Amino acid sequence: MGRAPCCDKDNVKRGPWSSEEDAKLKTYIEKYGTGGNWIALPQKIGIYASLSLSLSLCVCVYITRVKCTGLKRCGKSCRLRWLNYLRPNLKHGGFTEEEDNIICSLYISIGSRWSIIAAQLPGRTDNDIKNYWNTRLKKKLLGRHRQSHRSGLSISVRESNGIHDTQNFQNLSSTALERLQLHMQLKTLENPFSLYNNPALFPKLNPLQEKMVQNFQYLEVNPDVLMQQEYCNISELRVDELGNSINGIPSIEYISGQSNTKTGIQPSSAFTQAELDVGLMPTQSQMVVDEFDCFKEMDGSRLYNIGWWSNELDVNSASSKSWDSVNVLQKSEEMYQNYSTG
DNA sequence: AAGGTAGTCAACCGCCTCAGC
DNA sequence: TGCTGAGGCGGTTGACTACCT
Repeated sequence: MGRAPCCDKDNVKRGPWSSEEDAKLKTYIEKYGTGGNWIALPQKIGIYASLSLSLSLCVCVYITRVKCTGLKRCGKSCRLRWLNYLRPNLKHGGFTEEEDNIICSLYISIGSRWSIIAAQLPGRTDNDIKNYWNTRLKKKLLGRHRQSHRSGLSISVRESNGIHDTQNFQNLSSTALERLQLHMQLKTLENPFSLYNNPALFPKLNPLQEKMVQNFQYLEVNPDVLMQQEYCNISELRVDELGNSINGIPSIEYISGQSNTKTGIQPSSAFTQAELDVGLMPTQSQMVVDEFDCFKEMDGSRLYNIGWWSNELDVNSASSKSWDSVNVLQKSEEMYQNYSTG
């Protein structure tokens, strides 16, 4: 015994809405509102139609024709049509970069809570966002990476996230896997060498590049070495053709080509063509970013808010009720802080 | 030109939550 | 406290279109 249907399915029309039906529903709701009862709405529209007929015998034929036939639609269908299509101030298509970022960020944070995500995007419906994600945004973000790592990613994700239990992994929903993949990509972008020990995810390097990455990892483990380095003239640091530091300290600038966020050391732009020809061009981080060039497509300015993107939340805490009354993005930030500090 | 395939999106389905009784 | 029904939600479907072979 299942639940009784909300309406008599044999006597309701299904499928695409006609412009007449749209007009009936829109006219009624704009005049009387929903009355707090969607299920009864089609009947109410029928009554309204009868009244309209008697009152408007001498009124325009079009209006009479539109109103006198009632609305043979399920209440749920009316609700959906109003919310997703007829409601004023709705936007259709043409998602902006900012909206893309918000959707991606929230999807990574809270998963497929489309109504919550839609609440952060005025004029957008959950259905619209869901369709946009499933048909475009997901492919934009995951498609290229899936192609390039189709064989090894699932294992890599498992290992990198400490998910060793096969059964548990298989039980992960597809959305959870997608979020894991996105999170992995973001981790890589924040620290390009974080996946170095994972051969399936890290690009193949030549011996020189291998050496440089190892140097970089050495610095990660021994930041005190880097602190001493701050008193050196960074522009004089160089590695030899095998990637060894000439003056005994690995050349961070040569490896990363970027400002080091811990020390504030700025990269030197004094590389010669010969140096670049030796092996590391473009820089490692650049290589990784280029591999995920979907991000370039997304924001044009590349990685401008990756930190904001990578909020990782406890999904269970994101019940629809708790998210409704607060600014979700702000909450994401707070929870990310908690997450970071353990 | 015709058939096949992929992409898009409106609409439906079924489950869950919650308020009212 | 349990039942009922409406609202709400996410997943899925199917019609339509565009593109490819």
